[in-house]
Formats: sequence, C-alpha cells, structure tokens
Amino acid sequence: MIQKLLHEEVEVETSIDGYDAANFPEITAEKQGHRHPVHTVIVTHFELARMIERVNRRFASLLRTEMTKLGVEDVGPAQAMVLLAIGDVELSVGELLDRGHYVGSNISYYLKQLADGGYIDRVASQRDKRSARIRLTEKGEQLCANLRDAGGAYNRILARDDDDLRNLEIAFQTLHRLELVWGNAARYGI
Amino acid sequence: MIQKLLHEEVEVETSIDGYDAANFPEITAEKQGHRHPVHTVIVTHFELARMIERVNRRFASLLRTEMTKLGVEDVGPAQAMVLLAIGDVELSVGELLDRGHYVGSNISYYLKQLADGGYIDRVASQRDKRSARIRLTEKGEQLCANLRDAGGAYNRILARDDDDLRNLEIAFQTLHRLELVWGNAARYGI
DNA sequence: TAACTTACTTCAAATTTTGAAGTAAACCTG
DNA sequence: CAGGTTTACTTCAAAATTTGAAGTAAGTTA
Repeated sequence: MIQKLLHEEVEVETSIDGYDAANFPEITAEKQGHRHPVHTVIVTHFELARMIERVNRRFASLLRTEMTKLGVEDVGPAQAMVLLAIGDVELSVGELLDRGHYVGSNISYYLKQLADGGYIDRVASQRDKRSARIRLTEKGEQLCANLRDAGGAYNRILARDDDDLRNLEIAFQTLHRLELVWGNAARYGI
Repeated sequence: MIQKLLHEEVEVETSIDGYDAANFPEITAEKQGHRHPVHTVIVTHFELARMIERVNRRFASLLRTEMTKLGVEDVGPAQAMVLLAIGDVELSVGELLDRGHYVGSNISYYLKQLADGGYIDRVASQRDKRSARIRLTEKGEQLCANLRDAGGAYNRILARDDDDLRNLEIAFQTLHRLELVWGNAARYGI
C-alpha cells in the first residue's frame, strides 16, 4: 500500500486556498522542534504547479506595486525580471535566454523596451558581431538596487532562522529539479 | 538520458544581495549520498522568484504540449490550470478565485471560454442567485483525467523515494509561505 | 565560395492579464 | 419596507505578455 502511494499519483486535496497555515500541521510541528515533517503528505506535481503559478502571480503583483511606488512607469514586472536576471554581469542575449528559459523573440522584445528606457546597454561583441552584449546602465543598476532594497524586508521575514534557510534552499533545489525534468520533457518527450 | 540530466550540475549566477551564490556544493553532496545540505547557502527571495518564474514557464509549455498531443485546441495552459484548480469539486467563482489568486475578470473570462467549450457547467446557486456554482462536465473531467494520466510519469520521476517526497513537501510548504508573505505584503504593505 | 548554422531581430497574431464600469441579488438600517 | 450598501460576479476595452514564422547579418564548413 505504501509503495503504491509512493509511486502512483495520489490526489491529495490539501487545503488549497492556502490562507490558513493551520491546515499545514507539519509546519506547526516543525516550529516545535521537529526539523522535518513527520507524516509525509504526498504532493503531486500538479499541486506544486498550481502553487508555483499562484506564487508567481503574487510576486509579479508585488513587483508591479514596488515599481509604482518607485514611480517607474516604463518597466512592467516581466521586464523587471529580465533586469534582475541580468544582474551585475555582462552577458549575451543567448545567455540571458538560458537564464530564464525565455523564447528568443520575447527577450528581444523586452531588451528593446529596456534599451529604449535606458535601463540597459547593448554592445555588439568584438569577437562575434552577431552577438549582442547586454549590461545594465547606471539607471538599470539603480532600479535593481532599489528593488533589492525593498526585497531585503522579505528576506528577513522569510529567512528568520536556520530552519528557514534550509527550507528555502531545499525549495530552491527542488524547483530546480522540476525545471530540469519539465524542461527535458518538453524537449525530448518524457 | 533524463536520469543523467536530472542530476546535472547547476549553473548558478553570481552574487545577489551580497551573498555569493556562485556554487551549490550541497547539490554535489546530494549526488554523493547526503540528501540534506550540510552548509546552508543563502537563497534570496529574488532567486527563488526567478526560479519560480522559469519553472512556471516550463510547466505551461508542458501543458501546451500535452494539450496538443491530446488534440485539444480550445484550451490553453491557463485555462487548463483553471480546470485543474476546479478538480472534482463543485465550487463558486469566488472560491475558485481564492484557489488561484486570480483577478475576478480573469476567471470570468476563462470560465466563459471553458463553458463555451463544454468543459464546465455553471449553475446559479439556489441559496444565493448571485453566486454561480461551477463544476466540470464529463468532457472537462475527461480532460483532467488525461492530464493526470500524463502527469503520472512525472510524479514517478520526481518522487522516487522518501527523501524526494519530503523535499517536495518542504518545497510546497515553503512556497506556501512565500504565497502568504507576498500576498499579505501586496494587500497590507510589507 | 556556396551552403549551412548561429545569434539575434522584426513583425503579426494570439493569449493572458488588468482595471474600470457594469448588473443583479442579498444585506442592512432606519 | 424603501433606500442605500455590499457582495458576487460579468462585460468590455485596453494593455501586457507570449508565441511562432520569417527575416538579417555574421560566422562556419565543405
């Protein structure tokens, strides 16, 4: 029975509209000293996918709000994500593409807007004139810095102690695994 | 092929927020048998957010592909997510809204398309005639079942053993926390 | 040097998301 | 119980995002 549960998809309707942390007894247990959930609840990839979609939406609105607060009108959440993806390094469009699993034309479009807004510089590489090198301008860096500033508060709330850090990291790694599995499936079929 | 790629090295970007995240040695450690990170690397919420965006994109294309395979032309990934959110219960639009943190008009729009396509039924509630009750039709349930079928393979790949399950669950819970924190921030400001 | 590949851009169209403005039913409140 | 308010949703128009096909120009290879 357990084996079956482990490896078949099992529909578990966990408190989906998660406003209520009380529905996650494991979290409570964890706070009481147990590092890891005692009863394992099966989480299917659909549940995770839905969660990811919701969280993504939330973050996007957060970015939008932050941008409004900063009085930035010409950068939407999607473009902001591109700026954050660029970070403080100089890279090519191709590298940026890999960083976000974007479609080429999409990034091209965003880069155009960001360049028009003066947030990035594009320079054709010496080595390979096809390859555009992208880098944040002063203005772009400033915006990123402001966003990071605003983000600090969230980091403090989310990473209160070692357990939090560990969990954030596990979440990150697990998502990375999803990224690989789903990505490869998309390319090569399952 | 997939097995190999599953455990491939991570390419990680450089420092964010002053923390140098150049390497994730724990992932290497995991390969060697230690399932939980020994040294905690700081994962900022921006990194997580970017990861979430990427994973979300990947899942959406997966859904699109699956839908194409199934020969379903009138349901995009976004609508599919709505179908999955409805699941096997009957609920009101409001409940559905909470389930996905959608904007009202958005859900309304999707429900219209799904109703037109014959995937859902809308019945006005007896108790409250303003409230529309939503439920999957036979056709909608069939599509969900097909998707779940296709999803089984991913669950098997992703949840190989107890450690995987534990990590998936931690990821789920951590994302839920992000959902709450970011959601509250959006409503009430930090 | 002709054909091919890579790295990216452009464009047009589709899809998704937003926000403002409805509508109708339910709920007060005097 | 009339009048105003709130709730639960819908509609509409516009914006933002994303896709895919078709470019272009620079490198690579045969």
